[in-house]
Amino acid sequence: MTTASTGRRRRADAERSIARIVSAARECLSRDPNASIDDIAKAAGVGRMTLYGHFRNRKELIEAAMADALRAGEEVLSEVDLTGPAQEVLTRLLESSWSLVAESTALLAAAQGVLPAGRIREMHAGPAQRVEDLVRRGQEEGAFRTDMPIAWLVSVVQYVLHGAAEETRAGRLKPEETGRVVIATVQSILAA
Amino acid sequence: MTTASTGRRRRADAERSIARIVSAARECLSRDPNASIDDIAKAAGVGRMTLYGHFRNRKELIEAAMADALRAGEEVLSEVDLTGPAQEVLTRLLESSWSLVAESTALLAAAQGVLPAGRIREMHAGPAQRVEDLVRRGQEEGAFRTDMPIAWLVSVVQYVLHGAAEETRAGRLKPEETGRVVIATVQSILAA
DNA sequence: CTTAACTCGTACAGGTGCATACGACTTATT
DNA sequence: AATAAGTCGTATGCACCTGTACGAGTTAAG
Repeated sequence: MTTASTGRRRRADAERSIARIVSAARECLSRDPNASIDDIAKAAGVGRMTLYGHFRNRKELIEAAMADALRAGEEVLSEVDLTGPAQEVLTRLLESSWSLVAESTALLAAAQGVLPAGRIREMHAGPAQRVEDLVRRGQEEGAFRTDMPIAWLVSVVQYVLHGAAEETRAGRLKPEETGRVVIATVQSILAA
Repeated sequence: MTTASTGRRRRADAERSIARIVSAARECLSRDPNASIDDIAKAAGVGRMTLYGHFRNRKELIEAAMADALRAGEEVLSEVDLTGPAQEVLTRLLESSWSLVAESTALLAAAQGVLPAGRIREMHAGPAQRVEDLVRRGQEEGAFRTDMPIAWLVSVVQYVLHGAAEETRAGRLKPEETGRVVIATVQSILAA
């Protein structure tokens, strides 16, 4: 993103490096929010100096990784069929996005240590709005409960996903049953 | 714990220091899992060298803080009335322990970075067993669901508590409604 | 082919945190 | 009052991570 505003050209080669770095950042930070710049560069198969050539500091790198994860999320969400009862839409939505959200929790933790809270909320605005809209619609249909704050209903889904990812990683939940368990749990929480 | 096996006496003065250090460790690490030894010593109103006189290294200190938190947990749990339907027992149990568990999540995160996973599980064996027993009893009574692994049902409660603590700390959940929200959420998850 | 962009190693400076060593002062305990 | 235990400052060594500087080699793009 260094030579973005100059109007100058950017070599294809650099483009590839940036992509590999961002990808490696997402992977490393998802495993360990305290992963060092050096770890990430190594994982990207790139020298640390090359990384600094594209990202001035750790903060910029994490922001880019975050933005990339959110972009991937938006992409997945936009392909979900939103027609029909809220219950079913929710199931479809979870089926296609639970693993992505789950894997990004550690990345989010890394971001929280570096970026201001406002910036993070701002980046999440899109996806959060989508989920909130769905919950509200479910409430109006009488399918979802109304005895708790909407903000809580939205966040608790996040925490359940986080937990499922953690349990799966630790081997206490079989990968093939994680999806089913997540969906059943979330439905129980939201159901009226 | 340095002069534990020597059979020698320990001064009352040192006993007080140790208590203050462990208490400060719980408090600091609960706010920031990466709090430094120096931070903890300052919070305890004690020199860093005094701290090292009682705990050889960071790992030993964290283990002591963890043990203290769990001891407090055991104490609270042992006072809960276990008679009656599992539903009601669960409510009583959450009412008296949710805040404690919630506050200890960051401390747990600190421990996970230093202690082997096996040691942590071992320390949690007592409380975990208690909750698991209750869940199993609820299942036998027909009050709790049986379509998910018990281990998941037990852990998801933890994650909900963690989430509630986080949301409350961030000001997105009013402190006076946190208890109610937690209990309602957990009951929805466990109910058959 | 020429040039500018890119890669990447080495080196350095600044900061932080952990852990140990030494020594002097203070306080509980008998 | 005497002694051992405890407190605590200063200094030191080590390891790690961040970010910058310089410079030489490599490669894409015109």
